[in-house]
Amino acid sequence: MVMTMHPRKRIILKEAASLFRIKSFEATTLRELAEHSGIKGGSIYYHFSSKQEILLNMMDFSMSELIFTVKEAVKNKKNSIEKLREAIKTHIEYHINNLDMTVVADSEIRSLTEENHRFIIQKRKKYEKIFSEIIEEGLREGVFHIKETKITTFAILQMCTGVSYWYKEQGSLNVQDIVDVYFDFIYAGVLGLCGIRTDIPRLE
Amino acid sequence: MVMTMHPRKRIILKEAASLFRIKSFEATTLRELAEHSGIKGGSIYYHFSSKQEILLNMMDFSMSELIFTVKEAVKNKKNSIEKLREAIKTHIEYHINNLDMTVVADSEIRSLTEENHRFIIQKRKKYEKIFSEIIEEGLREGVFHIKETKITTFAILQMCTGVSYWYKEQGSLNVQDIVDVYFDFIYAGVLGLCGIRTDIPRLE
Amino acid sequence: MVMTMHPRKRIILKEAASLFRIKSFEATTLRELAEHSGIKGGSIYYHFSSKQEILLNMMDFSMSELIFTVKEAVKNKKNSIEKLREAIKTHIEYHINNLDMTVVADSEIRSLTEENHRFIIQKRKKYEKIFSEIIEEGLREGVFHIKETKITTFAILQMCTGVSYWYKEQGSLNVQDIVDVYFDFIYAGVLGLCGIRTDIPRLE
Amino acid sequence: MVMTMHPRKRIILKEAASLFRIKSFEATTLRELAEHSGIKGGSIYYHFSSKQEILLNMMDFSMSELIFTVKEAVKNKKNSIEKLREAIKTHIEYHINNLDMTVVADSEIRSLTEENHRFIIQKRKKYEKIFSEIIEEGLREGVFHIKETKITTFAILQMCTGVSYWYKEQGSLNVQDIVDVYFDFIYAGVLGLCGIRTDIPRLE
DNA sequence: AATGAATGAGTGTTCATTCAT
DNA sequence: GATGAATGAACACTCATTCAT
Repeated sequence: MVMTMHPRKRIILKEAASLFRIKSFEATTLRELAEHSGIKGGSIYYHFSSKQEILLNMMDFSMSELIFTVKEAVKNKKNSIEKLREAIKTHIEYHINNLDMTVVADSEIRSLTEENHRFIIQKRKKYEKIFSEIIEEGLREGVFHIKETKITTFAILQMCTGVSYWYKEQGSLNVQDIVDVYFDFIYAGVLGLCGIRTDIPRLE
Repeated sequence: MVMTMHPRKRIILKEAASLFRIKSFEATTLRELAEHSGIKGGSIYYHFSSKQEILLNMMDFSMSELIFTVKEAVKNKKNSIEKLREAIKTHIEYHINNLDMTVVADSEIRSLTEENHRFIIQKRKKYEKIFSEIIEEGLREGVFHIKETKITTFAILQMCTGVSYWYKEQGSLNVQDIVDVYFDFIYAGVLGLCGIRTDIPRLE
Repeated sequence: MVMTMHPRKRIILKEAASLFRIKSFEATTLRELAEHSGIKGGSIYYHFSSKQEILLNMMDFSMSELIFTVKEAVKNKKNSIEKLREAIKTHIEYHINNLDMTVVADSEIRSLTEENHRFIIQKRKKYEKIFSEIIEEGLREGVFHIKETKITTFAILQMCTGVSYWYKEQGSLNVQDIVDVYFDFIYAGVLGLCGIRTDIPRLE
Repeated sequence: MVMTMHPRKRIILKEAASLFRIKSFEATTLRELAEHSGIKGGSIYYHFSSKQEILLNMMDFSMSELIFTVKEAVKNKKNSIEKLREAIKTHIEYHINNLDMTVVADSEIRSLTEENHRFIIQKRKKYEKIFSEIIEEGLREGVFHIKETKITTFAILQMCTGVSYWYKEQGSLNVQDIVDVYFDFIYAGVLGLCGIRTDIPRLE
């Protein structure tokens, strides 16, 4: 995942992620972004053809990197449990290490033009597939017990992505702690109640 | 939760929820909202003093109703498991029955003015407390086994609220099915691996 | 100068004068005026056909009354000095007793439509004529000594009308005191230096 | 009183003075002002942050320049009569040479925001002080005879400022003539009747 | 006489974008 | 690579005015 990029372009992208996260894409003005990037409004257009392109660039980059990183992490694991653990760990770590970009990627999909929207949704589905395939593998192996793969994938990703919205660096938990809490929670969930023990009180 | 309101005001609020969800608060214009509401741009201001007030009104209403509804549902349940189930059920049902408002309430907090932001965050915390108290009750009863109440509450709410983002009416699952999937998943999570059985393969 | 008028109409006119004076005609809204008059915005139109008509009505009334009152006061005075004194006295008294209307009449001529503008300017000229005729009489009598009747009339009226801009009811001077100060000042002015004494030091 | 200013900014200020004088501040639209300035509506905001700022800028500039110019003119005069003459002369000349700005400065104080209002009123008081101090000097010297310094100052300034409202370039009098008429009038006024001669017929 | 609800034309202002320099 | 100055289309919002009730 090598990135060669004009340093100013990189700065703009970084500042854009920060501003878009805090104020939203719509509410961020190009002059504001320029000022944060150390240049004047019009100069942005030397590096990007439009505000939309900045958003697309950012989303594309972060999703590609996320897909690549998670795939790398999962590649050599031998069973579904280990794969799931690595995927969750990498997902959360990436989100915490890239709070700005990941929050924007999660919350500004609406702001993409139709064409860009299709393109990014495609990537997102590709990413979700990594997780749903792990779950399906666990089901085949007989170790996971859940009824709805797709919904469960959504649920897992939503709760893990959600970390970006409450995480504060000065909090008492470090990243590893957070990963543990989430994995334990999810692991129990995918193992499933029925598959675990029969004496658990069911309702009604 | 009775609401007496000028019918046109109600229409505006409903259309605003729909538009804000699809296009975002920022990207929705008042003329657009007016057109959807069957009046001309300026007439909105007979019913609301500003665009911001529409957003606030909507968020305030939906959060108040949600708090009220979940509290009512949980009130007479006798143990933490039943309470959690009812809370999850009611949360998901309310979100599915009010997709527009709940997505807006979840995604447009940034668009509130400082004062309104404080006000709504307050309400949100009040709502989260309902869930964290149930979890704490379960911990005291010795039936739940989790380490981080606060984070777990966030995780649960984020995944359940997430339903609003993927739910489609024409999907194969009805609301009850969805509630079951989510409850089973969460129930396993809060019971905790350690409390369930010891032969589950732990990693590392 | 009898005025029969619907009481509400009179109230509107009075409140309009007050608001127009404080905020200007342009900056005063009809809703505001209506509220001050104890009715709702649209109801103004039962009494007046437009905002402009309110302004015209007010100006017309105050100028007519002023012309009438000053003419009455001057009528039976036998010489130009007494006439001038009465005119100044009545002008200042009327302005102090009708601060709102007179300030508006003085400052909002620009806000009249072309036709109304012509109409009011006509009245104003008629009023100025009262003063310039007194001065001309004094010149003929040989008691006044000034070179420019027209300019002097303007100067006198501007300084006397100016009272409306600084007068405060709780001030230390009563109306009679103010009239004395102004009359003394103007009287000396119209008597003229040359006609008074020759030993006054002239410059250059 | 050197002013370095972007030429377009200077143009806007000049056109604004002209339009504000003719139509009032409130009734002048930014698009109108822009058109008169040779640019499009939005471009005004490159030079000024708001319409209000244009008004403030104009008033501040004209009052500062007036204060400076009158103070300069009066500085080296040796007695109160000469000082008063110079002050009146400079005031009238400045007003005639800057009709637009001075009329606006006189008539649009109401249109200033609270803070700006305070600021300009401060300056105005500073200007009035120049005149009242001259009068007080004349009183101490025993050459002026008036009872109310403050009111007399108001009266003098109001009549002199009033020139802006009736002055027309094509009139028969040149600036020097006008100054003479006003000075003679005011000079007689401040010398006072009592101090001049005793055989002047007093009333009542 | 008065009002609730609406209109439509306009207001100041914003902002992504352009482009000559 | 960057900027100063401008544009034009849009925006939230205002307000005199209308009119059925």
